[in-house]
Order: sequence, then C-alpha cells, then structure tokens
Amino acid sequence: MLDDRKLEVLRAIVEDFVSTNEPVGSRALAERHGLGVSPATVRNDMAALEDEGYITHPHTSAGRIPTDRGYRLFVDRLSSVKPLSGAERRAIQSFLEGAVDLDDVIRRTVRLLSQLTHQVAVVQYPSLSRSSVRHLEIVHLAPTRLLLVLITDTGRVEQRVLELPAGLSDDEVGQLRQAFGQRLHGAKLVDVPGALSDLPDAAPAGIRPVLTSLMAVVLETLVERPEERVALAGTANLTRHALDFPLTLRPVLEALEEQVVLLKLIGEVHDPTTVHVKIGEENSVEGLRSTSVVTVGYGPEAGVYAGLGVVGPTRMDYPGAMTQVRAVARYVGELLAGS
Amino acid sequence: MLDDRKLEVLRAIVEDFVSTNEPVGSRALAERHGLGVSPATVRNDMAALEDEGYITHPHTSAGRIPTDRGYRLFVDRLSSVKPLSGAERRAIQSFLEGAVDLDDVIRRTVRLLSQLTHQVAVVQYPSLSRSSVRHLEIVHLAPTRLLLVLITDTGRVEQRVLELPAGLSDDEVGQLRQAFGQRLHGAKLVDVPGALSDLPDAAPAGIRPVLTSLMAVVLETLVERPEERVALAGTANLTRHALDFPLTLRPVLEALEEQVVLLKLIGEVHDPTTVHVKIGEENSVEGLRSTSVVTVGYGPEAGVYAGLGVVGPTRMDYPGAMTQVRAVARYVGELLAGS
DNA sequence: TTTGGCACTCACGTGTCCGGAGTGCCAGGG
DNA sequence: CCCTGGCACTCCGGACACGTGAGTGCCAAA
Repeated sequence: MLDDRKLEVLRAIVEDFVSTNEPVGSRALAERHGLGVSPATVRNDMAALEDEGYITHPHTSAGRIPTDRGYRLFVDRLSSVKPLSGAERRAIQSFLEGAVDLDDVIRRTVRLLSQLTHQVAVVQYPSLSRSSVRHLEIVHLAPTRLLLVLITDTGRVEQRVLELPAGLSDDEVGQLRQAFGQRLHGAKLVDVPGALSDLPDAAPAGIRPVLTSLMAVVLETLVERPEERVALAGTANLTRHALDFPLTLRPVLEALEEQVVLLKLIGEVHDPTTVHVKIGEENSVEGLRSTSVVTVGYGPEAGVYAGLGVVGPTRMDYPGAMTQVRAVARYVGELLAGS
Repeated sequence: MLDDRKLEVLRAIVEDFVSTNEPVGSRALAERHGLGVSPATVRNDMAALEDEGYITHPHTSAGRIPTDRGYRLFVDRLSSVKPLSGAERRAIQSFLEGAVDLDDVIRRTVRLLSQLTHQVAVVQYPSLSRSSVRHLEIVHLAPTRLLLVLITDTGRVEQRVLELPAGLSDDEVGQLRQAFGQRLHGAKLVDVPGALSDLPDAAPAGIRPVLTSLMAVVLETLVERPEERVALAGTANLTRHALDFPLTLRPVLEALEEQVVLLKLIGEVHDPTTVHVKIGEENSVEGLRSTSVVTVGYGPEAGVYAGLGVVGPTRMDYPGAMTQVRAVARYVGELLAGS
C-alpha cells in the first residue's frame, strides 16, 4: 500500500511543514526534494497518504499538512537520529557545570532544556521513592521533641519535627539513632518498609513504644507521601508558536500550571535510554491534545531518578527535540550520580 | 482646572472601560452614570481631560480610554475602598486553613490570590533575612562532618553540611552547640552577625579555630546569601485579557519567568498596611510596561516577612485587586505568625 | 456655562471581484 | 502498469467600494 516513495513524500511533507508552518503543495515538494518525479505523481501519492489518514488539507485548494497519525509514523519509522551539534554540546556542559546544589541543578536544567529546544521544558525533581538513604539523623531538640533529617543520594533533604507523648533521655535517642541508622543507611527508600519491619522485635523494650510511633512517622512522611516536585520553564516559548495554537493557548497554560498534570506527563518514564513521544490526541491530558510531549527518564547508569521532557506544538522538530532531551537527561544523570 | 465633575467623568470612564473593555463615548457615559448633564457637556469635559493627558482615543471617531496617568489619578484620588465580599472572605479562610507547612501555605496563597483576582499572582517566600531563629541545631554526622540545621519562626528550614579540617569530639560539638544556641535563639537573622561578634573571645580555647570557621559558614550561608524564592500562579489568566496585550504577551511571560524580576517587583515592599500600585510605564521592568502591579507586604503585627501581589493589564479592577491583595496578605501574615 | 445642532471622520461590516495556488481527474505514453 | 502533462475546478485572501453608525469638534443660542 505504502511504497517507499510514498513514505518519502510523507517525510518531505513533515519536514517542510515543520520548518515553514505552511501547507505544502505538490509542486514545491517535487522541486525542493530530489524526488525525481512530477508534481502530478506526487499528487497521486498524496491522495493515497490522505486516504490512509496520514495527512489532510485545511481546505480544498490548499497544500497538505500531517495529521497526528502522520507525525506518529514519521517519528516511528521515518526520522533519522539527528546528531547533537558541537554548539549544543558545549551549551549543555557550560550550563550545568557551575551548579552548587540540587535545586540549582534542576533550575539550570529546566532552563537549559527550554532554551535548547525552544519549547516548554519540564523537569521532575529526583523522586524520593526512587532514591536511597545517604544519611538519616535524629536530633534531640527537646525532651519531647525530635527532629528527623533525611539526606538522599541525590542531595535532597527532607525533615520533620516530631512531638512525643513522653520524654526521652539522650541515651534512648542514641539507641533510636543506632537502630534506624543501621538498617537504613544506603537503603532504597522503597525498601525502607521492609528494612524496618523487624525493628520493634529487635529493639530494647524501653524504647519500643516511641520507636513504633517514630516508625509510623518515618513511613508516612518519607515513603508514603513522597512529595513530588516539578520545575517548569519556557512558557514564553508557547507564544513563539502562537500560530499553532489558534485560541487554545489558555488550556495549555492551565494544564501546565497543574503539578499533578506535569507529574502525569513525565512521571511514567522508566528507561533513561528510550525517549517517549506523545503526539496530539495521544495525550491523556485534556488541555494538551493540541501539543506533543517528548520525555525521557534520567538517572545514574542503573536506575531512574525521575523524568524530564518538553512540551510543544505537534508541529515540532521531533528528531531535534528527541536528541536534545536525551542528551540533557544523560548529562544530568551523570552529574547527579557523580556528586 | 479639573473641577469635581471632570473628575467624576474620569472615574466613570475608568470604571466603564474596565468592565467593558471598549472605548466609552459621551452619550453612553451621560446615560449610564447619573451625571445630570448632556453628552455635549461631557464631551467638553472629555476634551479637557484629554488635554491634561488623562485619557486618549484610539482614533478620531472612537470613545475615550484612560491613559496610565488617568489610572494613576483614579487610584490615588477617585477610587473608594471596595469592601471584601462574604464569599471572598470565606474563600480565603477555607483555602488557607488546611495548610500543613510553609511550602503548602505559600502554594495555597499564590493559588488563592490568582483565583480571587483573576490575575497572575506572585508570592515571595518569607525572607530569611527578616525572620528570626527558632532553632539552630548542630549535628555531628562524622568526626570531620557537621550538619547545620536552621529553623526560622516562619517554619522555613535551611541546612548545610560542613566539612572540617580536623576531627572533633562529641563533647566539643556540645560546646559549639551551646555557644551558638545561647546567642542565636530568638535572634533576628539580620542581628546574627552582631550576636556572634564576641563569640571567639568568650569560647574555650580548644574549639576556637573550628568555631571561627563555623561562624564564617553560618554567616555566609544564612545571612549573606539569603536565597529568595518566589511562587507564581495564574499565568493562564493572561490569556483572559488577551485583548489587552495585542502582541505583547510574550515579553510579559518572559519577564515573569525571571526570579530576579519577580523579586524586584515585590521585594521593595515595607509596610503591610499600604498597598503599592505600579501602573504601566511606571514599571521599571521593561517587559511589564503594558501591565500594572499591585503589591503589599505581609507579616506579623510588627514586621514584614516578604511581599506578595498580582500582575495584570493596566485595565484592571484596581479597587478590587487592592482589597483582595490586602486581605490575603493579612490572613497569611496572621497564619504564619500564629503557627 | 450648558446645550442642541450639525458637519465631519473613521472603524467596521458587507459585498464583489480577481489572481494564484493547489487539487482531482483523465487520457496518452513509456 | 505507472508516470505524466493538461485542464477544469475550488477556494483562500487581498483589494476595493460602499453604507452605516458611533463618536467627535465646534459653534451659536439659551
């Protein structure tokens, strides 16, 4: 049904439309790309592509534009990987090298990504639940008050103040500290419940009541409520493509303001090496049906800390965006793993 | 030059234009507001107001619209304070009452403010430098490693890990803790340098070297680098007034993405009881020359923690926005002071 | 000082026209 | 069988003309 030349025509249409934002006609297409056939032939191919639902035309006598389905085919089978330019590589390195702490890394990353892709960039903070414990400190603030401080391997710090029903001696706090420290140091946060399960039995009887309540707090605050944060930048880039969102800029902005939505967008990623692309109607989020989302996970060699990506018009430079997103994810992953 | 009726005409023009977004003509104006004079008279007044630069008309046969100068006069002399509606008061209370920690308070506040005013809302986190110390904890992580945790009266927590050249005993850390704790508990952060100045002399000789380096870190991280954060919400509201920003939505979005710009906007506030209004060209920020900014400080009875406010088109309901901004600031101030 | 009257000015919506880009289809040719 | 040139057709978009209505500025009278 779709021979090679028809696919070539589709690719040409996508590329032309992405770069010019104008419906592309048969003549221009036959000329600019060395297809070696006449416009009439191209027209026939176009008709076939349209029958299959890969392209449409806005009105009778207009050129063709790709449909979501057309973009999908393009991304899956027609686009070749675009190498990262030297300038881009340098930009990434110089942008990230001066970062001082986790917050700074994330802020710089999201900014870098939006400038590189000229799209809206989204970066999820390293997920608490996927990190592991670098240090857990229990501080004896007052007889009935404890401060818990948790530092993860990604540099994230969480703390809670805890009121106790009864007073504790410094000695008992020391025992608590030891009991927790032993079991948690280096543990993945997801494994914390398991690591703590035998704790009440193993502990000295004197501190057992407070220990269980402490456990409850640890589990609840650090594991079950893994407060996820997301950084966003480059919304101004949406106006750059204002032509692509005739009157729909509002719902896009509204969707992007919802943390929940953003998390849904990039929270499902698993593999740092595979770039995911959601095109137009494929998006589960209502307000983003007119956009495409390119995401990937980032993290150290082994695992995944969290996701990052960009949101832009379906008329997007997919090969470029995918390359840039992948590259930034790799750099950030290494940076966080190394520090 | 400007008698009472002319001022009344100006007020009517501002109010009509704000609510309809259409240039207001002499007839409609004479009818809708009980001015008791004919359109012709109103026209004369309008001509006078235009000579003085308070209004213009887009083209010859169009109605009048206020200039920045007109809005300024309106805000300064013509607008009466609009009382908070019961619904608004309830909204504020129910919105803020469930907040669990500082982050949550700020997030809720910025959201509330944007929904209440239908504008872009900006809320500055309680400034570190203006808060006071609720608790400073020094944790002995490892022989050569200390963790500093600072909790302010606004609930903000800052922490730094500190590497030492030489090891310390638990005992010495205890001495440090006492030395700092004594002097800093309850102190304003701005007063910290003064409170610490006599510390080296008063301390036991053994810990003096490490103490001075610790002091340096405390001062540098907690006082001299008061990392200011700002929360933003409601950018989607800008599209609501898309008619007001013909093609200038981009620079506005760009400006709002700059933390520095936002801080500049609301960082200059002093008095929680005085609402500041910057109109159009009065704004020092380039990209916001087409907008107005309404800000106020918030904090406990006495002082000011930080600022908050809204950004919107110059065609804005100033009395309403001022009332809402003031009310939200008061509630948040009390909330943070009380907790 | 206010008022009614009047001429004047534009923005805006409508209708018409036309050129150009692009398509679909068909019949002929490699 | 597929490609190609030709041709009729469609339709967008800019240009132009025109009428309408809202609104103004000015003037002379009350």
